Amino acid sequence: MPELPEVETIRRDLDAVLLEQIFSRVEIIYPGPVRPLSAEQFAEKLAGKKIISTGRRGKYLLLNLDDGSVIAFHLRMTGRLVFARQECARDKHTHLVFHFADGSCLTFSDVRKFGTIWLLSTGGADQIPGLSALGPEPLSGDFHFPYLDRALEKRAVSVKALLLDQRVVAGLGNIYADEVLHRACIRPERKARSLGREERIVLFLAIREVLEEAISCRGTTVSDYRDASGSSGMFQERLRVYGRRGELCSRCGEVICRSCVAGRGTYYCPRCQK
DNA sequence: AGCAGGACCTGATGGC
DNA sequence: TGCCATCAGGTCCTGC
Repeated sequence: MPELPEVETIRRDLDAVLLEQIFSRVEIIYPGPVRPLSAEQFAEKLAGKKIISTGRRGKYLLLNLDDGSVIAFHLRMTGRLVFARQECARDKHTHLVFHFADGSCLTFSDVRKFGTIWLLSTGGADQIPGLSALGPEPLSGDFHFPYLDRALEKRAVSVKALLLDQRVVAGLGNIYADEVLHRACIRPERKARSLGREERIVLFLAIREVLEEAISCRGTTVSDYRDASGSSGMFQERLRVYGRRGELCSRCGEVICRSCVAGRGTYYCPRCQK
């Protein structure tokens, strides 16, 4: 599942190859992901436009174009963006192929067809409810301890549900929420408001540490995620709890459990996560 | 308002 | 072997 570290990895890869690229043609195999225009209009509008910079907000990947418009991608669970210098590999799940003037191309594929692509006019981020409502970037200065401290206050939801709420902090998904809570020694089902001050501080630090480490490992590949050149990430080797039911906790040796919190499969250590 | 749960989608997996 | 049910999860939507 592409979460913040995976999207950031793709963004960095694409930044190295897409700047100054000019769209020559957009090939539409399946128009479902395109919003708000029809896929045909989307393709027409892009022709001749140049990519001037890349960006990311939470799990949204952004390509900024020379006329001020922006292409926003959300890969959801199984979306992929893969760049190729010449002929792009494609399969039955390839929905769009962006062709550039120099002969290179970018394919968008998505097994589950949940991924979405928007073309936004200048200042059009508010056309996407989820994007305009995003909370602070966890690795930016906007995300600081007093902010998280306030966000946890009075909230009756589980701390895991709070971490998954993109309005609170942008970019955490199921895998990193579990990893953050393990690092912070906090049970996922604990109510957010029940955390003591020390726990809140540790949680704040854990969010940044886990995300930074995962970015440095180029993300986590559990099954579907690939970077912009089609390669797997490496952070799956460093996961402490996610997907490790029945294995032993690396910190205390207890058997890792799986339960359901916030409607999601949730992995935790029943001994050292309090 | 805040919160919980279902819908969306398809491939992998497991039971019989 | 084949068929069917279940599960995976990010976001949006509905309803309590």
